[in-house]
Amino acid sequence: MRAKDENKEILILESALKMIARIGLAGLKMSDLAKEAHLATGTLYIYFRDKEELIRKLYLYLLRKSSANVIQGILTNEPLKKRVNKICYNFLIYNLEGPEYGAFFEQYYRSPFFHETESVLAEETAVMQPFYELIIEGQRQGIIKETEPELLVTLICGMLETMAKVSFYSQKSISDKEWETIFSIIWDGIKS
Amino acid sequence: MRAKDENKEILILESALKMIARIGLAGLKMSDLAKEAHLATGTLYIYFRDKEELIRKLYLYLLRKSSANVIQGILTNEPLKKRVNKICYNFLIYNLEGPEYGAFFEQYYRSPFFHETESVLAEETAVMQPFYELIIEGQRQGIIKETEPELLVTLICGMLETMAKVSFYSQKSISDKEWETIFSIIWDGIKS
DNA sequence: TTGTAAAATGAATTTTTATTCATTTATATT
DNA sequence: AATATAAATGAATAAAAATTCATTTTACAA
Repeated sequence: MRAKDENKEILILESALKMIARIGLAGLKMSDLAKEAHLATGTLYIYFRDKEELIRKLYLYLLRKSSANVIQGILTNEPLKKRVNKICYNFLIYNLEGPEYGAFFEQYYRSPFFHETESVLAEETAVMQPFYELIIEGQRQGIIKETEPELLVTLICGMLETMAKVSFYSQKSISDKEWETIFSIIWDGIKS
Repeated sequence: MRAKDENKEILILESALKMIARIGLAGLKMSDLAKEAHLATGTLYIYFRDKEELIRKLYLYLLRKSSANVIQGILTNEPLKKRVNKICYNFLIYNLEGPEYGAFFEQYYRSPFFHETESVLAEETAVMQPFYELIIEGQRQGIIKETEPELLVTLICGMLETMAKVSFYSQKSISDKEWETIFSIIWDGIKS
């Protein structure tokens, strides 16, 4: 007997992610993916029914990963500003270690693989839930601008995603000093 | 005699843009594109050597279009804050009327069609040039934070692109009142 | 050890998609 | 109105990519 390897499934997904960031969903070929993962083409079809299932599973895999990352180390008893800082930082780091993540989502949402019929939508919004709640709490305390929380979260995430992208492509990492600046821009922007 | 139609070339490019925003570069088929543009498949090959040339020309077409839009109506004698507001607004409007634009660039840069060897890079940076210059002027006047202009422009564009995207998908337009809020967030963020 | 069931392989096949081209249609010029 | 020249057509063909499957390899159980 021989067991189907859970790690191999992840190896394939991570390889796919890497390739998609490089050559795009449009350029992803099963044969190239197999090469990247040091496997034969046919092997891919042992782990995934077809290309569509592979891409779909990659989506779910990344969604869960990001959800887990963003809320890491947020302590309820810290001051709000500190918690906002932390969640922003987590979001940035997550996007930094893989701007592939953002790139993938961007492409996935406008691809033949994505159909809204999926029951993933709940899981999707869940990823950002802790962020919303923090903003709302800040508004209740009168610390944060009384604008739609969605608007604020959207602006912040947009900024951070873009930051991560630029930092990645310019090969420059973001120092603590720079993070201070970035966060002050964010905070000055949203505080009331 | 019969003349090759300049408008038809643009019709094809605009159709491609629309389709790419919907189904992605990964999903774009020449036959579907022909249908969208109400043409026969073969006709596409009268205006473009092949798919690659079509996509490349779409890129250049959009680059020029955006460059022209962003600097529209900026008057040198107005106060700096007003000019920053104007350029941000132009950028937002441009991205609003077509979040397809952002979507296309995003996908193009990670596709088999994009090779850095192109001499387009100059044209590319030219698009954002007026933005940089405005920020630098603000820093000279001591009005704007003394951070790398690139960082600031990046943050702002990231925010605005994201805003445009969300506004588009939520089918909600951005009112003057809301623009005031958004711009105050931006301005409070970058002012020194 | 040895038998065996599942995983891995990659060439062969099928499917999809891009591209061509012989034919038809439209328009500018005479 | 007749002619010529280029655009438009879309079925036929070529090219590219996905998927299958007969065969080989691997790892576990007896």
